[in-house]
Amino acid sequence: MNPAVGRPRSSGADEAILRAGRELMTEHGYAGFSMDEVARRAGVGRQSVYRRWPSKPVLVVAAMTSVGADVDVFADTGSFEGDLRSGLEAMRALYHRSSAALFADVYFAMASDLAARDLFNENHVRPRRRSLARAVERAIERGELARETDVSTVTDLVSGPFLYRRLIAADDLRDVLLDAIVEAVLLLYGAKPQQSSATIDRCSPA
Amino acid sequence: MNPAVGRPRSSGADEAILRAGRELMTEHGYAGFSMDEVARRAGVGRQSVYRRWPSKPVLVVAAMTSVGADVDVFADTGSFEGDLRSGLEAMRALYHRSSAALFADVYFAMASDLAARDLFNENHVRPRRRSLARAVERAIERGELARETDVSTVTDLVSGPFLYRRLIAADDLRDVLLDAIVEAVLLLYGAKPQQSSATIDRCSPA
DNA sequence: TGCAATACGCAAGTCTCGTATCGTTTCATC
DNA sequence: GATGAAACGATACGAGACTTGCGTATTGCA
Repeated sequence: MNPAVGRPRSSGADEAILRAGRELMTEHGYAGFSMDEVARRAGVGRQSVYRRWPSKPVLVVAAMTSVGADVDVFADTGSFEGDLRSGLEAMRALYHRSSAALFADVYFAMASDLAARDLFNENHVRPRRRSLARAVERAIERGELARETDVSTVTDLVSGPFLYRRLIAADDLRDVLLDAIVEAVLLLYGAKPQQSSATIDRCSPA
Repeated sequence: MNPAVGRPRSSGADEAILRAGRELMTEHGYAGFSMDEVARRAGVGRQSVYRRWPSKPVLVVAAMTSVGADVDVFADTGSFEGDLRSGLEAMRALYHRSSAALFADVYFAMASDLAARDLFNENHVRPRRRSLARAVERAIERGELARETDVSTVTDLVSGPFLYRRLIAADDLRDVLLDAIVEAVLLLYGAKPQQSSATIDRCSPA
């Protein structure tokens, strides 16, 4: 209960366990290692792992989301389309083919583990969602998007296809889909139906 | 090797096992039953289960996707928007709150099992994708969608947000998102936009 | 009628997850 | 110092997934 009472937790054990989890995930995938191996590699007892994280799914999510959680994915580039594109490119890089199986493992592991899902939301989804929300706010401020723009819907439209291609289609995100996402958001919520560069691009060569 | 050699597989055992799996899933959820129970309820030995399906995840996916795999989700309603809306409603109903935990379990079952993922794609994803592709073809035929409509992108835009809300947000599909999906697809690929400035309209005169 | 091949039920054995309990160690507080 | 609370490594445990091996049953073919 009282954190100031009793022996304090071994400093460094948290990070050692997370690192071991990350390494074993990249080396062997979710099913390819046991919690015992995590403990051994981290140099701690098995119980010290379970004292910190209640299950393998939660530990895996914690390990895979513990780095780079504070990045502003949809950073300010001057225009909403720029913010959106650079953010999507960053996500595309993160979900790149090399780590596809890895992220599939993480996503599916969350599905029925409520604690793992909450942690994933906290560490991964929320920062990105907030970053996108800020980009939308800036866009409304600039007059690029309508005031009624529904951030939640934009998030779903932007992130959903990503997830689908990575998990279900098990394929990279193609340029045509990335363009379609950007264009769809601009068409749905663009404040002024003026010619956005997204639509011009498709016509300009002609 | 040769299927005509040796004792043939017990006819009916396949279906009995799948039925038992389905029942136990709906009654107790993925973690709530053992393979032993599946075998007992189906009236077969445990090995007869593993002879047909290599793991519990694969069996569960097989059991949950073995019925209704041939439904034409995006059936012909007379218009593309109708097809799309009725299909989305059907998917929403399938993933509805009552069966949400069930499908979360199925996703979880796929977590560490590539074979289960492949089977899910084969039995669940592919038929829906094909159904949507047929609806798009009809729409192009009717002149509702542009000839260049990219079926793959439409699939991603339609199914992605669904998956995202189900897997990440663990929430129902809101009406506003469903409307946004329909509108986005129509804006992107609608062949004859009325007065709304759609992309195709600006490109087609060339 | 034999024989090879395969499926069958059954049971024993291995592996891993997650829990519980040991004696020990490290801290704050008395 | 002594004490109590909590973390530590180690280990035993129950449960369930999956494997392996046994003896038997059922088929096609020689």
